[in-house]
Amino acid sequence: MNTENRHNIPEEFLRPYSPTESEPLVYQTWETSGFFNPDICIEKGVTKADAEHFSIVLPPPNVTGTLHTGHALMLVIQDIMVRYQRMLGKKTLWIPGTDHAAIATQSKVEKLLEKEGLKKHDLGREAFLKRVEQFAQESHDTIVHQTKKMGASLDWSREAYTLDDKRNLAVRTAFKKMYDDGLIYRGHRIVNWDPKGQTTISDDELVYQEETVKFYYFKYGPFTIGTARPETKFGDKYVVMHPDDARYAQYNHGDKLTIEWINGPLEATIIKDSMIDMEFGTGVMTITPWHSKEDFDLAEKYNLDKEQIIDQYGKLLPIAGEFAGMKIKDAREKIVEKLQSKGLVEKVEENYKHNIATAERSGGIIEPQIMHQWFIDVNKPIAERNNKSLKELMQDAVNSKNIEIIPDRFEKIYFHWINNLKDWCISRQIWYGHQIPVWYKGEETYVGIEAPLEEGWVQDPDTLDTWFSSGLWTFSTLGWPEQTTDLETYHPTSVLETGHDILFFWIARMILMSTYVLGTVPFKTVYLHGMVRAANGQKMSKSLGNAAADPLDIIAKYGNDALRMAMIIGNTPGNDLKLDENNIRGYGKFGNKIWNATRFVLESIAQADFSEPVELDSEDQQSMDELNELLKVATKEMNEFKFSLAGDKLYHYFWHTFADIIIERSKKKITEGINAPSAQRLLYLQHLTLIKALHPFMPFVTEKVWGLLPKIGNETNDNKLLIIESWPTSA
RNA sequence: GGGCGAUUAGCUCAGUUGGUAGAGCAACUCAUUUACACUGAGAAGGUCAGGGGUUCAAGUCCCUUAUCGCCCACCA
Repeated sequence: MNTENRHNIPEEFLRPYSPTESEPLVYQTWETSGFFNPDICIEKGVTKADAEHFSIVLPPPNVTGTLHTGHALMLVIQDIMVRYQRMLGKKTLWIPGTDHAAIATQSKVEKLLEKEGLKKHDLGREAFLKRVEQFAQESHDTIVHQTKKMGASLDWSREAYTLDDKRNLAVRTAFKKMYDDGLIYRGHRIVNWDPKGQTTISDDELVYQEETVKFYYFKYGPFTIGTARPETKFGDKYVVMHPDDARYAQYNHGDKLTIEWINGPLEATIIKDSMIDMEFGTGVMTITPWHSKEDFDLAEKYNLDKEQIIDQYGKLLPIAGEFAGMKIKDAREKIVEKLQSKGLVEKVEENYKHNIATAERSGGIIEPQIMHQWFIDVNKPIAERNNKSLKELMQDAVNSKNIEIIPDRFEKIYFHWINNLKDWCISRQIWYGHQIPVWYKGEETYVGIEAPLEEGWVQDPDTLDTWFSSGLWTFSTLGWPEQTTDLETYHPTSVLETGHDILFFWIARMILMSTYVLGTVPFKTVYLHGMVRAANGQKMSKSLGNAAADPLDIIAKYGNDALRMAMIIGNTPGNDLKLDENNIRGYGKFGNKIWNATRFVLESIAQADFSEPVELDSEDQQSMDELNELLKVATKEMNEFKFSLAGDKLYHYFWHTFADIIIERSKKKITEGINAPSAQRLLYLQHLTLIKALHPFMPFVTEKVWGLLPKIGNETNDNKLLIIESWPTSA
């Protein structure tokens, strides 16, 4: 090319592509264009008002700090879906938001206070909540900043928070409806009590840890019982054995006998039940219904007495006699000593391994307790829903194929979880969250969306499990309980994309809430991604010193487009992704490749005259056909959520066919004047098409390049942004 | 105890309804004021964890074993 042509080429092409320079400016252009908002797309004639819709609600990150590479992966996959669908001309909505995360956020702030030597009770509920809100606000701002850096084309005008006023109204409305339908009840039931966090938690928030302890065999009357927890045994007055156990055939269900126990004689009652495993230990056990779920169930079955042994702080109650007031851990050995002195210890096994339940957030050791709490009944038939229970509604949604889970192996896991589902304890004794919309006055209870007007009512101090409000997310973000246009237009949402680790916590609960409250599924497709790990397979974390823990560091180094490609190519749903910095660097080079190919195309066509139709010669036509064929396949793959395959194809075509073959061929044709107009037109067409098709994957560099392309004939839309161009199904 | 996933080139991973294996990075040879060295051309590298089966044909489907990882579960 001669120097005259160079004047037509923007000067910045003389330097390598700089993602760090371009990306913030490009994002700003998108944001000010308003095209993240489907209403504006319709207003400006980009999208047809009656177009099909495509909607995703962003899994709201917890306001507990900053985003990590796992969030980055989620943003990348969703942004690809959203950009693709927007280019298909659909009314495309992606709603951002953050999650107050109740326990997680509160315990984070409590830990910060601890460093200042303060406890939440020193501040009081109001001041403490202020503190949490301040922390949440700061986290929110960081998260939003990071999200924008990652190029997410979210409609920020619709941003929501799980604890803002609108979502609070949704929560109160849903609670009231469930209460009126008899699905929410308050009852004395066994719950997971966290003595450290001083709150109940759900089964899903338990983390089991293996512990090696001593296992004791005690003489209990004529029987020998085994236990790892002597400190719970004070009130054990039921002794259980299998009805078919020949060793104990002489005893009948209901027989009573007096036995000598820790603090003196006790009247024990024989219970025969097949829950007992005859093979385990001596085949006999005593039960502690107040502090064990299984024992509780048995006690319910036979209407047995239940006695509390341990209080909510983990201390022994007066029933323990001389041990009352002691902490469990301190009491254990002393109790064994006493039993020893009474000759009731038969043997002690060392190194007994068992799992203890701990609280996910506080780390406290869970002590099951019978408490007065609020529950959601998952088995009660619901008249409004054909007498199906919540459990059945959840099963039907997936069984009926109204919801498809990708990869489908998670469907099995989903059903297994539902089959084992028990009533959901939704009340939490923490301050940060949606306060339960129930008021008490003496013996009276009032449940309402608004507080009762009369004097003297006191609201329940407990708050709701954070997943209660998250469960409403697909429709609370669209304005429910108001019957908004958004709700009508965008619900059920198209896709729910998230990590497979919150299948139970969140996805199942959204299905529960939506099928119950609205009678529709919350989304049609669930796409589950895997966990992001460092190249060596370690979990990403700052404490482990993995270089790539902060996505913004990667972006600063290689650009967002490179990170996106590294996260998409070679990644498959449900499987873990080991993020390799070499990989990211490699795709960073691709950005520059696109940049330089653009420069070459611009230089090559600078003198071309496209005002008259140009016929492609047979060789060039064949190249065009090949590209069209590739696009056909890539489009199919995009529709099937196979982004890895589609992205890989486009990447390779651009580099190894367009750049290596077509560009090289065109050099010869143009300089030697062999069908030069055909070569120029092919360059132009292929480049244009590939830039469009690559846009969902590498939005920044493609948008940047698009802005520098000249307007030729009717091939480009005058200065329109690439983000709202049409996806090139065929060129 | 039950269930699931992984095992493919030195490393990290793809492989779309079965049709004699691919990418990135690394390593090798050559080219070099070229749109691009963030380059090009070429070569090399795999008995697809082991064993068995179905099939004209298996990385792909079935059975089984091993190793690693994950999830679920009340064994007192």
